[in-house]
Amino acid sequence: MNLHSLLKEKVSEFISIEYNLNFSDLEIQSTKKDFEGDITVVIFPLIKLLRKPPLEIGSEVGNFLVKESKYVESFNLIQGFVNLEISSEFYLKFLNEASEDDSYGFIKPKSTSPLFLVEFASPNTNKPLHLGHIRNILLGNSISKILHANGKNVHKTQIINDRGIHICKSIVAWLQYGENSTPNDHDEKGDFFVGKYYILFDKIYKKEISELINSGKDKSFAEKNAPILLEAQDLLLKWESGDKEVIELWKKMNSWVYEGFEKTYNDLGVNFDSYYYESNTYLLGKDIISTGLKNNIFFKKDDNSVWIDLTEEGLDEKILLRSDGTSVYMTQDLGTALLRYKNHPKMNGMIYTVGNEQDYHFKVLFKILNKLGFDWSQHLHHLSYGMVDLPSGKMKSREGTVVDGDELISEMKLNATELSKELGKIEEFTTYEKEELNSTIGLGALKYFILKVDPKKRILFDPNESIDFNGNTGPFIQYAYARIQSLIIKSKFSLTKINLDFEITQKEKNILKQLTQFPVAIKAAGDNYSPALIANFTFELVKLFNSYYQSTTILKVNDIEIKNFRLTLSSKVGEVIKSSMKLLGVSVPNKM
RNA sequence: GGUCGCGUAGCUCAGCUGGAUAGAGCAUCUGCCUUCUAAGCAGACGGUCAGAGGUUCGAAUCCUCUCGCGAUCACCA
Repeated sequence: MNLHSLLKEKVSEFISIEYNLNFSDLEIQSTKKDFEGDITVVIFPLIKLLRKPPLEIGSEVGNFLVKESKYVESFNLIQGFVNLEISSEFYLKFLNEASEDDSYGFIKPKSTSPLFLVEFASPNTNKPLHLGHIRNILLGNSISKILHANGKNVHKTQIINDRGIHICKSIVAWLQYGENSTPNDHDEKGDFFVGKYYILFDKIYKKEISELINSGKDKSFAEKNAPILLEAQDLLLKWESGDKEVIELWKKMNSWVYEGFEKTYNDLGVNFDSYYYESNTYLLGKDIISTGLKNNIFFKKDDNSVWIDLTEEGLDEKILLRSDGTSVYMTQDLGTALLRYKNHPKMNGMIYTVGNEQDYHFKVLFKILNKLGFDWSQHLHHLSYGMVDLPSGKMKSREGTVVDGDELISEMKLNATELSKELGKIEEFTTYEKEELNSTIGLGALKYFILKVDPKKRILFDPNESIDFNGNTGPFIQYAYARIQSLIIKSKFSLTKINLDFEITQKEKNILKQLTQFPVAIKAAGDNYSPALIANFTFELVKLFNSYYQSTTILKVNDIEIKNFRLTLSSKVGEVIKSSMKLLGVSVPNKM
């Protein structure tokens, strides 16, 4: 039951009855704090239509609503704003109904509901995941959950860049300096192990360049002819020609990396339904090119390279096939998209979670798929997000100026551990419980920190300043949830329906008002692909609740009816907090 | 240079398709632990919404220009 749309209907009903006119573009909003009332109808847009002064229309609308809607008790009129007082009965009825609804706000997908593929993470296999990947993963994961909550079937997938010169670099360095060791020998995560050799490669490469330069060669010659680079290139050629030994080696090193990645995904509470590998897909897409050529969507230049002309769409010409007939990035992505469609014929659309540096690429990709006539191309979306920068500038893995994902995760857990020790509230917890809680809180802080900001905006992350646990943070919300849980445990009270004539306070009304907006928030988050909306919604709710909680005795009241109401309200707040944290992939503790 | 994005309090960010006196958190300062968990609550301080025009009853929000920051414009991925 959404009061806003209900009132909207009523007002347009009023206009059509009284003036015989159609008007749907009405503005309904929550009443600002400083004014009396709960919900406000803005009537400025009506002035022109009805040709009457605002005050006159306002009182007509107000009177009509009071008479016709049983939930509108009274109204006051300030300028062009009709502030409506909504009856307690409405909110109590809402609370009664919502308490019985375990999945309040969530729309359960059916097998016939639309299917969306969400692509995220999509790492390279030559180095560990860094903070940028973490943002990607958390965003993709959260938006998957949000789409699911909006009643869509969701399939989580990746495209893994597992081939190319960068992988060969790690392999060469390992062959030369790895002494046949494995991650297990060093008790290291596989992705770290391999990443180490990638960095080592770069070191040696630079050394060899300067040696060549010192022996009298010029710089560009040196850069192209350093022995270790030549070896990597040689390895790539062997890989492409299917050399058995090289392929085995490549498989072995990649498998180490995947093991490492899985561990990180696991730590983050993320999993995938399928994995696509570039080594399987990079040759795809050529068929599409020939179909497109036939249909004159693409054209061929004199040197045999294939292009698409998007100048009419305000974009450039874009190459799709090199003059030697090999495919480029775009060709692969076309191929992958089609492969996914083949694997999921019921697919209605795809969400690509990829950084904003590829905005242009995806614009072109979608345009091409559209021109090729796939109906699902209407529902392709590039979930573009800003980079995570450091105060020193961009993160660069080769230069070692990255915030490592795993390190950050364990650091967050450590900070949580120290803080909870300081607070001394969990001394009676078992070791296992302590670990569990510190991990929940540390990760909660990290996830919330990243998801609460608009995906479009870039994040400045200062490694020297640890992520906060106070204020608008994950732990703040987790804490509110934990308090509510202990409240419920202590009450030992079975909840019954609340009488509709029960008197509620303004604070209680405000909390209930916020609760009614939960489904709206989920929908908006899905439409905007922005988990930040959920985060901010929840923060508002918790603030309202904390203020109430602090000023109200919930357990120690004699009147059963009051106690019953307060507990019902609290537990519903708890449920909604839990639900919205679930949408962000943040878990909530029962006590902390 | 072309295209796209961003610019709101000292810092980090909200502000929905234009609506009332611009909102939080952090930091700083003041109160509140004998009272269901103080990872909390109540309050103070803090703003020329980058700048200039325009559209209108009304602009942080829409349009144009300028400035600043970033991304992108490869037969790289």
